[in-house]
Amino acid sequence: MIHDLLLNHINKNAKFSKVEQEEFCRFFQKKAILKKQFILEQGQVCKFEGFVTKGCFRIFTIDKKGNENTLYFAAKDWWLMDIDSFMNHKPSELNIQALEDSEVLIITQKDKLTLYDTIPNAEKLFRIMFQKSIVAWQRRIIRNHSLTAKERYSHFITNYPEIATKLTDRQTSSYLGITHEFLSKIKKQS
Amino acid sequence: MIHDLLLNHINKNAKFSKVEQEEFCRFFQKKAILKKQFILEQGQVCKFEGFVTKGCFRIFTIDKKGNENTLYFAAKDWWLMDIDSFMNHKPSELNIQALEDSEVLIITQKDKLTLYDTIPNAEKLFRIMFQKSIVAWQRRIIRNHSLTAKERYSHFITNYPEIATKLTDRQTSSYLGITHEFLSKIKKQS
DNA sequence: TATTGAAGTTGAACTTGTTCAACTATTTTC
DNA sequence: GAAAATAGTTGAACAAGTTCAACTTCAATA
Repeated sequence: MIHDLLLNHINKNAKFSKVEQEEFCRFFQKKAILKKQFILEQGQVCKFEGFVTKGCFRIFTIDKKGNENTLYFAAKDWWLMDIDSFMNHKPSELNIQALEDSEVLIITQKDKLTLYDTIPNAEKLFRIMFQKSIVAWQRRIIRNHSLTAKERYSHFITNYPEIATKLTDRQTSSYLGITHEFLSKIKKQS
Repeated sequence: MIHDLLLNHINKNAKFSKVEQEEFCRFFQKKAILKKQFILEQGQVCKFEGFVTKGCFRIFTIDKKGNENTLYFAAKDWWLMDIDSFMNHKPSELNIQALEDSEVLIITQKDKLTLYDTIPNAEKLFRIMFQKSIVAWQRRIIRNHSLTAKERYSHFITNYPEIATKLTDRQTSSYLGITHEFLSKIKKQS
């Protein structure tokens, strides 16, 4: 079943009845994205939410100075979207690009609202998922402030080994908030 | 009415009936916190959520090197809690301290769960609030990576002027992720 | 297979931010 | 109102991280 991963993910965070599970899944359509393709580009309005079932994505912005800044990587079991753009129908500041041939379960903006109406439990599911997400963002801020670049690099490769191995050093450095030259020097040290 | 601010806040994010509004508010008790008092200390389990109605708080951790790291400041209309500790009943990594004599509307952990059961709309309310929160955290990460300390300082004082004026430079610098000596030098420059 | 282009490496000079220490306000507290 | 603690300032030496440029390695493609 193409929805197995999604179901598994839901059941970790909420208690859906069989009927609810089926209804929930019916909203999501499989979509294949080839390596290097963008599923969202800066300036576009984000009209979907996606759940990654295969492959890996990079979510990043390009700032005024032209530097790429990676917000996060989304491998299997992660969600993809620009919440702000999706929520407020405004142009996205984020790019979402496949790092390898990937598959995503997509729900449209319109269906997402319907989903909340037809499956009240979905509110709880996403409320809980968002809570967890906030905790992760807070921790990242603290790490950025209290750890050196080298310590952040170690943390990243030990905590996300599957993702880290898929990345070029340039991608990793744009996530850590350092230049790729400096990452190269860090790696040489250790 | 002591719940006016809270009601106002709810109505910005959700559509509650009059009955729901009253039920919602009944869960929240007013609590006064004097300047410098802690409403949560690192190591304790966070057994409440609070909505600030007066004053200002600082939410921070102390890292292994002994440095204070401010996650955020919560003035009137902001929420206070350690989500992770509250959600998973584990010791908090955060301290929450009043910067001046303050007042908070408190809901206990137990009541929060009851609230979600008795007012299904509350799930939607908090789901939406958490979404907004995630956007704010993501933006902060990007600012930390793409702006210099001076630019972050300017951004902070122009976007949160009411809060910024209540702070000592040490508190501001621990939010910006720099030393207070360097903040002093930044301020002299401009 | 040759060619192009992108990714990684290295060094030197530079900038940003830290550390420590000494000093000067400014608050708290008794 | 004096004493003590806390907050802010400044400078000099230092460390962390950047920039730029030149070079190497690897992968993609004609």
